[in-house]
Amino acid sequence: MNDTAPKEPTATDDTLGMDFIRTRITADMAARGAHVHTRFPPEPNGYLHLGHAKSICLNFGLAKEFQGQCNLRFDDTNPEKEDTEYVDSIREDVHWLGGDWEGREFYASDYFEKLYQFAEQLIRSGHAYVDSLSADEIRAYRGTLKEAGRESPYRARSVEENLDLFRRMRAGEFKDGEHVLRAKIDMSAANVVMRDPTLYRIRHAPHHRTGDTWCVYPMYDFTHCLSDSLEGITHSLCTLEFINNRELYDWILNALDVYHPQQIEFARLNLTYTVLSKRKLIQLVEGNYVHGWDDPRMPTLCGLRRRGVPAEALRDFCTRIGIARADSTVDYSLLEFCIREYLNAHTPRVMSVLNPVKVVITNYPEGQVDTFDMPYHPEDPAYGSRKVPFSRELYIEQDDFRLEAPKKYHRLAPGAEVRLRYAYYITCQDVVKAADGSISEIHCTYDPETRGGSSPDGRKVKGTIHWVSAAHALPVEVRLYDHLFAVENPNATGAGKTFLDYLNPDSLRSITAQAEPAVADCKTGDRVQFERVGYFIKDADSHPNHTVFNRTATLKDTWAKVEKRNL
RNA sequence: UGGGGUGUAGCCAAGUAGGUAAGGCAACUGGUUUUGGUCCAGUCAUCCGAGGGUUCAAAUCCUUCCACCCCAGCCA
Repeated sequence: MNDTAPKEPTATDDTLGMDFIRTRITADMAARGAHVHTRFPPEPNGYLHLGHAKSICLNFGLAKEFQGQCNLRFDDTNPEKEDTEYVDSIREDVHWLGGDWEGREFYASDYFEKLYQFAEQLIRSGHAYVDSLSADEIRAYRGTLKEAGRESPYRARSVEENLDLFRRMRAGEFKDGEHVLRAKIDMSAANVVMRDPTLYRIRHAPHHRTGDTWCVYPMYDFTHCLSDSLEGITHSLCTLEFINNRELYDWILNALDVYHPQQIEFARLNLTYTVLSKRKLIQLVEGNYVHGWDDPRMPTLCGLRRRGVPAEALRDFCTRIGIARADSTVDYSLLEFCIREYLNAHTPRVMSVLNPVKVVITNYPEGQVDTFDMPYHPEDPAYGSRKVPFSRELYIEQDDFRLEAPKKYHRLAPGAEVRLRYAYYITCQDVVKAADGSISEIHCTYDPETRGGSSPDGRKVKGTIHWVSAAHALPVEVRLYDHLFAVENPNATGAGKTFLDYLNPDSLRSITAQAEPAVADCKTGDRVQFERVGYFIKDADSHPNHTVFNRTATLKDTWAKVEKRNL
């Protein structure tokens, strides 16, 4: 069995454009016809986030592409941090993202007895010993990065004594920390991981699955390679920080002479304007900087789901970011692109005015109501249409009117004509101001000849704006989300600051919008595009008489960019 | 000289048995358009962290140097 990963295989015509992992798997399959069996191995001590999405898409994606399998395995070897609450959420999130483990749901804790037997085997072959140094002493004996460590005085214990001690550890004869089981490797190894790593520790704590059956628990390094081996994993993919652990992964499997999977490391995901570390996400939740793990601003899968991000968009994102070994920070704009790309093709359009200002059509009869049939999707007739009422008083977006139009502005302004989407051309004749100087009403006339939004004389209007009939409008709460952090890299802390100092104070703004009546038909979880505004999803906070929408993403706004540039 | 990993455009990322820099996002130009959305066409690295060398030819080979990341949990 190979101890270390083979040299990167050279690319062939078959592997052109593939990432290094797919290239390697392709080579492995050509060489030994091996099937592919991967696993996604989260520790159930927190909620899954975008970083996990990368791993899920990689592991399950590989299995699908190479006609193999991917297991879901909970790495639950630390009873004090883990809980079933997390396994439930992880199961849900993986499934939502499209990962199908086909019933192969495993737990490291299922292997506790086997792992224990492997540990005894290691003791018998002289590869492991019980150490009775304290944690502090062990640390001191380990040496430093530049200086070799020293051997523990207990390192030379006989096999019999080690076996006896280890069995008594299991039997509960000792308190936490009294002894540990260590691999007997090399205290002067340059790779610190190899300086007699701890394999088992005593922990008198109930485990969320095994209860109080055990009081000794195996460490990650001992558990992971053997779990992979027991499950017949072919390619064990993990993030780069585990690369130093690979030597130990290989050492244990060799020492036990069991089936030997290959560990392959890739760079973890970083995204601008957010944080992707479990530790920081916990702080955000526990410090009440957000409203829980599924706050739509969180980069957690449940947060993104509630935000309205489709699983398809996330999968697309994961394939677009690629897999490599270089540290990288992906632009948030790529995620937004993936979201818009999917939503543009899959979301019905509807009109809603976020910041309303009243328009009165002075030449439109009072009390009259006209009804327009509008397509739900301009490019896809399959979405059908809905009826939209039109009347004398409307709401339009404050942004769509200027007393003084800047150049290139082709929306409503005194004397200007615009098209009300799918309805009529209107021309602004007058503006009524309130006592404080703000605009209270815009008076317009409409051209009856332009019903439907085009004129028989063929004259063109540059602007088309959305609108809602005031009398028929449905008030809805709209939650506008923005980046959680105000800076691209909140992790780059300096001068006594923490990432919390970079929180964006405007990451959530709640407003009341006026929506067209058809919006009342939306059910929780339904996605819509508010035309010219963005994509939204109806939130679970909605009640029968109170509708809440979360903004998933804005539409691209070229005009805003142009106007900003001209300032 | 602890060990390991990585450096290709603003951000990702192919290309590495040497043959003259894919693709995507962003940005920018123009066209279409009853969403300033979408869509379409186009522009965007004389250069691959830096220097030196080998060669007819180097991002790819050799060499020196620089920068960044990871490792001293009885966490994973």
